[in-house]
Amino acid sequence: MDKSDNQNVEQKLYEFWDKEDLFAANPDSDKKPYSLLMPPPNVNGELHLGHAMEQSIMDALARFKRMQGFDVLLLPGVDHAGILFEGTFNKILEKEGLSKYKLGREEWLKRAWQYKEEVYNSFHKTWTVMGISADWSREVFTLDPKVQKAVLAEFKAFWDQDLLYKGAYIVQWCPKCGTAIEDLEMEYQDREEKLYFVKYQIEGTDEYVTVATARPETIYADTGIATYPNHPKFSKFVGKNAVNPLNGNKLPIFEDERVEKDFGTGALKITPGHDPLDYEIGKDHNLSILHAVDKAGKMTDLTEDLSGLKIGEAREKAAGKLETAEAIEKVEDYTHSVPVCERCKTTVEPLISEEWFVKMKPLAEKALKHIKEVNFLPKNYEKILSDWYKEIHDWSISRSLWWGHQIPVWYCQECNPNHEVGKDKDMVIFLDKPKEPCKTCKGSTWVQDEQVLDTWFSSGLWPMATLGWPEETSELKKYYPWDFETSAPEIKYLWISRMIMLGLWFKDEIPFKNQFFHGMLRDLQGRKFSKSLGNGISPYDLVNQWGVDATRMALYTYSVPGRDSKVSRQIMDERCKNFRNFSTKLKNIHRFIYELKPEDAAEVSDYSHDDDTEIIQHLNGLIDAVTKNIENYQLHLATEELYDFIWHKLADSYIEWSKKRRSDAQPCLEYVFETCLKLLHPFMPFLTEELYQKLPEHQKSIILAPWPETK
RNA sequence: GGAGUUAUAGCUCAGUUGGUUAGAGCGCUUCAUUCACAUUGAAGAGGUCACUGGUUCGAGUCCAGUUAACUCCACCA
Repeated sequence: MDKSDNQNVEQKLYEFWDKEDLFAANPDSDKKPYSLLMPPPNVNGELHLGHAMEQSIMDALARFKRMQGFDVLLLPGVDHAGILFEGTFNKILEKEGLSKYKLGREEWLKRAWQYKEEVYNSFHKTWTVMGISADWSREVFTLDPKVQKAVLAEFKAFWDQDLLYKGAYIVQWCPKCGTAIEDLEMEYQDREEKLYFVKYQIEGTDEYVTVATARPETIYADTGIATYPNHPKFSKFVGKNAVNPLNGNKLPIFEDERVEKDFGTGALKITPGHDPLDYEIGKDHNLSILHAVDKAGKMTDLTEDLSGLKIGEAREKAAGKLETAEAIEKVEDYTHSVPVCERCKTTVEPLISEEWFVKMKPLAEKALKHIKEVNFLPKNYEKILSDWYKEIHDWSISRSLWWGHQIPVWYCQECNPNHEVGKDKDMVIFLDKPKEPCKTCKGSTWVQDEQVLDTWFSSGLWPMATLGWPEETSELKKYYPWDFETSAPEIKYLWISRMIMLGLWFKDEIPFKNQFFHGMLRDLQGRKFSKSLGNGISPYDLVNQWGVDATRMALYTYSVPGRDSKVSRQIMDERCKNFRNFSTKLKNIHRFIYELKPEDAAEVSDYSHDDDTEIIQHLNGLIDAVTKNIENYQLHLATEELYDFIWHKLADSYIEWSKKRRSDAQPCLEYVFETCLKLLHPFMPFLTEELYQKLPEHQKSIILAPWPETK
């Protein structure tokens, strides 16, 4: 049989399972529920090896629990991945000479949904190929009306509970993506830059205060100078004004303990419009806010002849001007890390922008109280998340994007043209455009808030929204909280922590009982797989070359909770090849037992021969070990036990012994083999089903076979 | 700056609550070959379990420290 035949067989088996509805959960059944929530992959690019591992883990558990007689719900879905999708999609448009602004919101969204369908189809292909036994009738996309309803309920509840506010704050702004991003969406790059020591003359004197800055172009937006308390050189200037060397503005000099004594000169120029710390200090000292850089990353009119320049250029020119004005004391080489946008690697600009926020403290406190109810694997994530909850800060939830849940707030354009927000202001939280006129001015021009919600604002509801919350559905009653959830550790704060907080807040119950953090697959240098590095390994290639079952088995060897693994294509090939050989071994065992069955084979046996006793004793040990290891989510141990037993104990030893008493051993051979197929099914679904259906007596599908018990 | 993880055979990794000669796969060496299976079988070489100290009758496993690598968080005037 060549590869394509194999794939044919697998495809047919999958279609058979699907047609027979063997993956469907049934809320009305009397069986005990076991629910697994698939982490929705981002609708962006293709599924990689990490996804394949993650989904193989969930699928093994689902298949295991089904055979144990549970009503299993393995619920699949896809995340719209706001900023990530929009970035990717805009890049595609760029190649066609288009842009979101050329297309306009409506047309852009139309095309975005088309592209989403393409990605969606490729996801489905991968899931089918991998044999994922999810209940497809319940699949959810995070922009579905179902989720939209949940998001609306969430937003409205936060508003009613006074946890939501909107205002101008300093945010981390990505000029390329054109949106505010969260701290969690930034990363840092080391850059070699210059540190300029700039002299600010004290008004009416020849004296000056020196300040170190890496961003001289923002000097235009300075509105004060702060020194640390009791500065030996500068404290005598406190209360006086310094003169801005670039535009002559008067800058009050004051003390603030947030200025560090040993950094720079001990004095800090305060630029509230372009630095988070300065913003805080400025606010406390009532400084005004000026803008030298706009949201496109260009210099504003405030910077006079630098206006319109990009930041890099402006920096050099500003430095030149300072030089000319003899305001530079010295320049040092300076290596520091610069925040960049995680998605597009553009330098992030702290800017003032109008954004929505959620007050997180009460949610975090509740999460902290109940986090012990979640069983984390590995255990120490309970502490890691607890520490994060203890230092929670407000959640900036608005994004200036088009791809996402548009903020469900409507403003009366006539009496509230600036879209102000407050209990007294006219705004409406409704999914649809309000039909009735504005209460205040009777106007009827309603405008919806232009921004969309942070992706995690909807993903955080995933455990509930997928089951129909805020409706009290029978699904929600039966399957919440989820028995099992898994994810990569890198989204523990972005996603896992939010699901816990939101689940507790809205449902008063933790969202999942077991949270499994699988390790990250990395390249041999320990780097993450990424498109830009081009070091990814396609699960497709492995499946094509070695078969699904072999690829899945290889992945289980890396499914140790919390352990990262270094792999290369070569290493994966070796591993897969090994399990491909194992598949062949299994087929040959089947051939030996059934196709070459002697005509005088015994029908029954009392298993009293020493060889039989021994193999059955080992088999009992295997059943216990595999069951226990799956129940403890130690899939790497379960598969290792199976491999060792089948290859070495069954094939190399027992079958060899049995040749001396072939006919007599037949019943025992059959019993042991059939048991192995069942034990192996969660991991190698296709081959086990194929061989199972060739057994003389069998159920419609191995999926319906009961999980083996010891004899 | 804070936190976490890792260090075991040439390579990639296991090693459950501390308990006899430390395991797997690949790779390597030698041998077998009309045997269900060469996508095979048998035998073998290869490790002072990073280092130092401690607890213990007993430590790869627990504790402290050192070194190295990685990850996350915070910050960087």
